[in-house]
Amino acid sequence: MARRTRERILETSLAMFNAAGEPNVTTNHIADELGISPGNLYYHFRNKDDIVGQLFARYEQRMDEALTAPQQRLPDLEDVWLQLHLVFECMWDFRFLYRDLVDILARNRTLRLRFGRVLERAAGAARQVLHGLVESGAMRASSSEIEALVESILLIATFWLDYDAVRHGATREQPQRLARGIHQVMLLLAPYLREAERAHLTGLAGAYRA
Amino acid sequence: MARRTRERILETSLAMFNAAGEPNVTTNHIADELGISPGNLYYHFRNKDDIVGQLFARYEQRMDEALTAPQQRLPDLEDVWLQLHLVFECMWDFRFLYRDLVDILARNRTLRLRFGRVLERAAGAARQVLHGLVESGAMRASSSEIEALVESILLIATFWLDYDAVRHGATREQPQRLARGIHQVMLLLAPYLREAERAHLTGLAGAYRA
DNA sequence: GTCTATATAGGGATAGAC
DNA sequence: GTCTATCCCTATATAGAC
Repeated sequence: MARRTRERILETSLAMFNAAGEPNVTTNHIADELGISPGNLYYHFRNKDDIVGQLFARYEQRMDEALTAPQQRLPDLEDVWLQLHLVFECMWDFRFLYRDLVDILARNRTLRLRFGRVLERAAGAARQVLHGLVESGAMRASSSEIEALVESILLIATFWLDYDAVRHGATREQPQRLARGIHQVMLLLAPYLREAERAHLTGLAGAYRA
Repeated sequence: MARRTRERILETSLAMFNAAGEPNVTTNHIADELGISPGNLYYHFRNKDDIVGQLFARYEQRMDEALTAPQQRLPDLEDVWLQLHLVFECMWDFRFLYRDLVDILARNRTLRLRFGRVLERAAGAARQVLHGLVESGAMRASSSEIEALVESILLIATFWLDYDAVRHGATREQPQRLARGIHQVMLLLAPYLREAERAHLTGLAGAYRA
């Protein structure tokens, strides 16, 4: 039962962190929820940070996969949408990380560096896709415009869930929250798109009202 | 000395919250720093939330002033820059609020509502300014484009400090951090601007490199 | 592997003397 | 208004029995 318990602790921790925020979930809460003793939990993990660290490793791996551009060809808008979808679903599954991002990273130097690397990778992926869209003629933008876009995309993606929570509470359902975030990122590209793509994109706007 | 002590508690709390994050500063820390007893602190404030609430009231008032559009005429880009400057300086002075925004608002229903109203006001101000720019001919944008812009502006402004901290650490000096944030918001408008304004804006980009 | 029991520490908050 | 002393509670983490 060893691996199983360790695994259950990770799963339950993730669920509870996501639901209530990592700072508000104690090791005792987790043990209680699982019906095991706090001592048992500490048999499997050195401390709470260890649990967070293990979850972060999974997050990292998942995000790396989402950011790995498998395209052998130039990307189109559909590819962008798909990749954003993978990224946003990963962020959703590990949303506890984003909810208290500054605090969590401030308390853990290692996570700060690792998250910095994730952001770098994301910036690289975004840069590459945008240049691809320019190359294929789907969009027109200078290098400096692309750099500004990359920064805006990263920021909006990173904090979308927080923004949405603050602005609209927990009223919304998960699929719509993600869809709105993805749409919001896509809209950043709109003014740089060729007429056809632009019209198609703004046509979708109606589906994401308030 | 009554008013004076109360005032000093607020000032010191604000400084310590901003420096270390509100969740990491206890009432005992605050009392220690001031050289007063915890009991004294609790004579002046019901509890820690009370302190946060009082600080929030000041934040609210300051932000309200920054968002009040005093223009009797149509705004130009210079006006936008100035207003953003006022808003960002307010956010900086109360940055503890933004650092742990989700957590702070989750624990306090009243603050959640009040912050929601600040966001609404900000959205209204942004909307008004953007429509003004269109009206004066400085920019071309449809109503739905403006709505998307408003959302992006709010999100980027709200989380700029967090993003900057996560991405670049505390290495940067305050004026440059704010200037970069303001610039990042302005760049959202760039593709919608008339050539002259657009050139002027992108010309400034060099000043805000990395 | 798992439990019970407990050590240690710290935070929020109050009572009552001065 | 301010201090000292303290209560209560909760969190992290460990020791040692089973």
